[in-house]
This record gives sequence, structure tokens and C-alpha cells, in this order.
Amino acid sequence: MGRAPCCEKEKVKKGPWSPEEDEKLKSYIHLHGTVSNWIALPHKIGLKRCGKSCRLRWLNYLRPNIKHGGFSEEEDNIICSLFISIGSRWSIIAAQLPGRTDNDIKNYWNTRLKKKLLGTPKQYFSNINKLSYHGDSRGTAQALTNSAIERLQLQMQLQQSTFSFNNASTLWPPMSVEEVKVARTGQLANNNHVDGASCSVATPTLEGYAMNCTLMKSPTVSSGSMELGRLEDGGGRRGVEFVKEMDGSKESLYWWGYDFDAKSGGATKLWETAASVDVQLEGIFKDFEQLSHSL
DNA sequence: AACTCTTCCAACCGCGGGACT
DNA sequence: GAGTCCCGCGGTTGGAAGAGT
Repeated sequence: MGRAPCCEKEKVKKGPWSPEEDEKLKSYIHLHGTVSNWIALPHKIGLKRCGKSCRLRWLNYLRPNIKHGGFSEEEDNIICSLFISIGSRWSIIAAQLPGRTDNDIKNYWNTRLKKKLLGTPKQYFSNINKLSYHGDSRGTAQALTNSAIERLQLQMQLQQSTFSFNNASTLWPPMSVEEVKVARTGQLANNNHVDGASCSVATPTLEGYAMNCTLMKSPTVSSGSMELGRLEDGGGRRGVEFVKEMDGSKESLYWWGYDFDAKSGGATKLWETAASVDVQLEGIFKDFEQLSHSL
């Protein structure tokens, strides 16, 4: 029944690999080609390592044609766009970048690219903490994963430098942008599945605005509420919070002004000054209010 | 010079799914 | 069919190196 354990953990060496260990591993693989059983390999070549460790060392470091560091702008773009589409599926992303390993890309994303595109770690974690807190009393509204939040932020930052509810399709119920537009204007179209929409006028609250909304999409009617709130973290960074609760499903989106990072040269910046942040935020709130009037 | 803080990345850990017995 | 193991993956950690004070 079953198999013997892969290795005795207390007898295996951990930590950085020595040149001698590397050489043993490389020699074996060059001689025998592919490894059919990584767990058995260390015993065969006299290494006091776990098979998993050998595999990792080979795949991430010793394998021929591996590139380390020096990511090009084109590679940045590929990583960025794939991250938006599929999230942290590093092995899939690595498959699109010859010579790069999933570990390398993961490290590069976590240490550099994420900061370059989404802001400094301090800003980023402040954002994560606020967003992760969301959940209702029944616990059905699960917190978004960090990866999902990053993807949303990245998508929003790359889509446009000015934010508008008119074209922020991700904020709306699962309908096409066209359907939402029709719903918002209340126009009925013969060949359209959207019948109309109604919303209460956005009511100013202490933190922003709130409104109730009903969207009719044959044969179903979606109803719920939307809230727009102001955000400010400890470091004076400002942003907006949009919470949509539609048909029992709750979604939260955050959109932060991006602080210009003078030290790093500030890769992507949306709002360069505190004043422009205020202008943008006011625009978003006006946009939300107008939306409620037009529905 | 000495200490602390930050950045970076190699390596480890734990898990899920499929393979094996 | 059940129990166990192996592989591959993503998340996390530890420590070296560099930067700042």
C-alpha cells in the first residue's frame, strides 16, 4: 500500500547550494537527461538534499538558458497584461517568457513591478487592509484576494487616467456596457434585453453618497444599492470606495490617487499633486450624483 | 565606523490533484 | 476503492547586500 516517504527531513541539508552540489546535480542531468523521480535522485548522486529541493534548484537556477534579472519593458508589459487576465498563475506567465522561471517572475512582481505599477508597499498594504475587511454579518461576502485586488487596481490604472462611472463597466451588474448605457438612460429598445432602470437620487452621507438602484433586465430584475465613500489612509493618500450590493451579492472597489514617488522616479502616476487629487475626487462624486439624476 | 532599515531573491513550505500500489 | 506518494504550483521566509542615519 502506498510508497515510502520521499526523504527523512532531519537528515537533509537546507539552505544555499554549494558549487559542488550544483555540479553533481548538473552532471547527473546532463548524463541522464530528464529526471523521472526527483525524490530518488539525491540518493543516487550522494546529495543530502530533499528531492523537491533538487528539482527546484534545477528548474530555477541550473537549467540551461535561464535568464536572471534585467527584465525588459516588453517583458514587463507581458507580465502585467497576463496578471490582469489570469492573476498570479506564475507558471503560465513564465511559459510566455522564454528563459524566465515562475519563481523569478513571482519575485520580480512582488519586489519591483507591483510597486512600479501600484504604488509603494505602505500605500498598497493600507489599501489591502481596508478592502479585506469587507464582509457582511452572514459572512457570505468573501474578502477579495490580494491578487484580485491588485488586478482590479492595475486594470483601473491602466484603463484611464480619469475615472468615470459612465464607462466603468466593472462597477455594474453583469451586463454589457451597451446594456448598462440603455438602462441608465431609461430608453427602451425593441431588440434590447434591458427594459429600464430606476434609481433614487444619490443622498449625501457623512462619507460620500448612497443610492438605491433597480435595473430591469428581462426576465430578471436586479435591485440593490450603491455607495460611494471617501478614503484616506494614514499617509494622507486619498481615494474613493465604491460598494455595490446587487441581488445579495456584494462587491467593493477601491480607487486610490497615486502618490508620486520621487525616489524611484515614479513610474506611472495618475495624479501628480494633492490639488489634482482633490479635483479628480470631486469629479467622481459629481459623476455619481449626476448618474443618480439621469437614471 | 556602527547600527538600523530596506530591498531583493534563493529556497522552503504546504497544498491540491493525479498517479501509483 | 482506499490509502499513500509524487509533482507542480503559489505563498512565504530568511538572510545577504545595499542604503540610510
